[in-house]
Amino acid sequence: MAKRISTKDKILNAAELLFAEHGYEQTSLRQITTAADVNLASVNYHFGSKKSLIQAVMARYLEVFMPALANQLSAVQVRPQLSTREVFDCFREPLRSLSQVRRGGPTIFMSLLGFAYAEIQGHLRRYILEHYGDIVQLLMAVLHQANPKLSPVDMFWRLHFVLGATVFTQVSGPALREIAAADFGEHLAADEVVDRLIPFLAGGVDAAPL
Amino acid sequence: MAKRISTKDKILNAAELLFAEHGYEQTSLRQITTAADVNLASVNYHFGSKKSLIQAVMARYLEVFMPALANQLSAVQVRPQLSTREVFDCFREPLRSLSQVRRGGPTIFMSLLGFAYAEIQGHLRRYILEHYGDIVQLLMAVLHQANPKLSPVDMFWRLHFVLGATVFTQVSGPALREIAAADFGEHLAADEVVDRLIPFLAGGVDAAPL
DNA sequence: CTAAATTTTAAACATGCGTTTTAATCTATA
DNA sequence: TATAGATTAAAACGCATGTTTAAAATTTAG
Repeated sequence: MAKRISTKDKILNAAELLFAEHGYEQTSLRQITTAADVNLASVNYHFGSKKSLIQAVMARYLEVFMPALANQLSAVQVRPQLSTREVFDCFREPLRSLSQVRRGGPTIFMSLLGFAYAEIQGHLRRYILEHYGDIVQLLMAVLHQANPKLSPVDMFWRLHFVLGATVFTQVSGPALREIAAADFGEHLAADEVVDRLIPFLAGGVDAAPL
Repeated sequence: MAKRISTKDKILNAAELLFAEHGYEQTSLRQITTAADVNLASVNYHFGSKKSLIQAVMARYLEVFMPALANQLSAVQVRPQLSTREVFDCFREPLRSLSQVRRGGPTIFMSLLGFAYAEIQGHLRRYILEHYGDIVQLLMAVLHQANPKLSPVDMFWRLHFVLGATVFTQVSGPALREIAAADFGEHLAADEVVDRLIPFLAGGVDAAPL
């Protein structure tokens, strides 16, 4: 009774797992099509190129994540007093909602985001600004509202420091969790790393500039 | 009167520039040997493999940076009251001292470090721990001294958040500086980005854990 | 049911990579 | 200067990649 999965979706499902684990450049079309149990040429037939496949993989998550984030930010925007911490907490629910896309979706998305920023720097930023520019601006506005003393330039840089710490944590996450488990006996799930990350980020953004 | 530059050094000089700009995987031996005006086979003759070349490039900087950092940390260690900020400031002079290695050395080193961590995660960490493990431990000790309330696990994670923000900033640095210049009219040098980064990092490390 | 369109398949293509080989050339020493 | 050793040079090797081709199979429509 299970509905037949289209070749296109089989490719997307296999690709996002491999991309999230090994990155984009390190994942070959042959790995993907083998894992998807699909012919090699079908990637180019359905998506045109590897680059387009990468975009399609990211798009499937951004379509869910971005509107959910916009909702959270809008809801929080009306609050009279707003802390940086509260703004970052806006990311939690949209991230969790990615479980709808697939089991383990939140972790997969974070890894994809990390690799996307690390490997294809310009492209993703351009894509996000093009498709979700208004949401990015909303985020900037809310962050400024929470931290009015910070100049726009300072906020710009700190937002990217935040992104850097987040992205790096995700990309190096598995290795670091392993080390932490070995050295401190505490084995953390990916979500718990985020729990430790958010106070750090909020503290950084709230720091006095200079 | 200029002393003849050895093939080995010509390769190192060309390689570190290309690595710093495009990363390791994205830089081919042919690009390097062409830029160095040297035969393709000479890389394998002098270094054995591309991986060994990468290591040699990093080693040349670490040999200068790490002892200088150790000096700074030792000097600061004796202070009765020590702030996180002061610990991070320990990185400034060793970083600047890399100008000795070559003009623009500080920026090159930071980029190399960024790509090294982003692309060959495990290897660099292993190399540093193996060759400079004592200095890493000194850093941990001094950081703990500055922030005794933080548990070792928390410190471990925050140190890697710091690394992430730093590394990412360096890898994406050129693109971000360009955007900042276009959007805010402020063109920052790479060093000035570090000036903005350090307060952020200190604020993050000093944040109350939850 | 048949014809047209879509999709799948296997094979080859073109390219770029790190590395190896083998011979030529340079360099230092006796 | 003659010779042994170190270095450079050109070419090719073996392999993996993304992509294209052209025929076969399947699905869709009339």
